[in-house]
Amino acid sequence: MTRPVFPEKSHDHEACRQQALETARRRLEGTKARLTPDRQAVLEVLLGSHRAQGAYDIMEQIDWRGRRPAPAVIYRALDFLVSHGLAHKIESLNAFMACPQPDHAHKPMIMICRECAQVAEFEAPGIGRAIAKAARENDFIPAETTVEVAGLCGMCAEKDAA
Amino acid sequence: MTRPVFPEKSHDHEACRQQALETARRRLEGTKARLTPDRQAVLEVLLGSHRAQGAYDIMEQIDWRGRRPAPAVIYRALDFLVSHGLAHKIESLNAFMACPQPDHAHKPMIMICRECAQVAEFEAPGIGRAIAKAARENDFIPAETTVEVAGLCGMCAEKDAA
DNA sequence: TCTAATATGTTATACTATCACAATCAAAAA
DNA sequence: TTTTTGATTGTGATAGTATAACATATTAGA
Repeated sequence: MTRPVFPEKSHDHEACRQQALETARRRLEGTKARLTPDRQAVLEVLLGSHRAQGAYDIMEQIDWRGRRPAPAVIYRALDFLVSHGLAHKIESLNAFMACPQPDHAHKPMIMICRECAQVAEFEAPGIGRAIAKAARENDFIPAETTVEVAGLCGMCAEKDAA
Repeated sequence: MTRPVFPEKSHDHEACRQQALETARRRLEGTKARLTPDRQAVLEVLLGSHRAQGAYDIMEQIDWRGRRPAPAVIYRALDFLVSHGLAHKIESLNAFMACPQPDHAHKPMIMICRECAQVAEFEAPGIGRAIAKAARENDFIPAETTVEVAGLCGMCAEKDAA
């Protein structure tokens, strides 16, 4: 394990957040896609924690300066972020997380800690390939795969053991 | 592929449905769990098609004989069916399917045809183990894994090719 | 400048899901 | 048989998730 996928207690979250935002910005550079104020506001809320957040939670955390935006505003921003690989939807929670490493478009596997509610992604290309192969062997042409694992993150497991 | 997981055009659905219902009944035999009328009604609706169905869809398909049940009734029945392995929740659709082979408790991988909306489950124990292993290598203790694959079933793929 | 595409504002509505509490029923204990 | 206990159902209220539809505004490029 080179880089822990769940943040360590000591991790500098402000740096983590700034870096992700910067990477996101760079990722859109040269494309037609624009990180408009609404979209950036949503992304920043997502980057504010390592928990998955629902659309209405996100809405409440944004300072709308008097405006009273409809849910559609949030969902549109989320659609944009997800389709550009800057955020992921967690299907089993009906909630969203920022992609911590939006270097490339990907659909990672997700781990969800049932105790602290933090989420983390991990890559395991072999597994994706194995799933696609198994699907094809069942006479199915796979297009998109969702893998989500619920359980206990290392820190919570330690805490529980104590 | 011994048994096609998506039903063939010719498949005798009434037999398919009866058999699944019978197996379900047998599966509860000897346990304290009861397949009450409401629960059976919900299961029968699910068995009525190979598509995933939402709770409110299910509600509308049941003949309530004048009663006007609240959603909670359906959700309670669904909880029962899912927790006894007689049905599965499809997270990426927020909908439910009957388990066609409720021989044993399991959490299978799900394939979802984007064209005909049919769903099918398949078993691939090796993949589940690989996912659990990968999670553990990322300092995570897995408890429950969700795998859902969206794509095209064989029949729809053939139709599209033509 | 004009235009086409993209993004936003807004209202309304649909769909998914749970809570809380009372009433009822069924099986096991007394 | 009666009592008790736990499981199940009835019901109203409410919370949470998501999209449709259409008007308006902004932006980038021709």
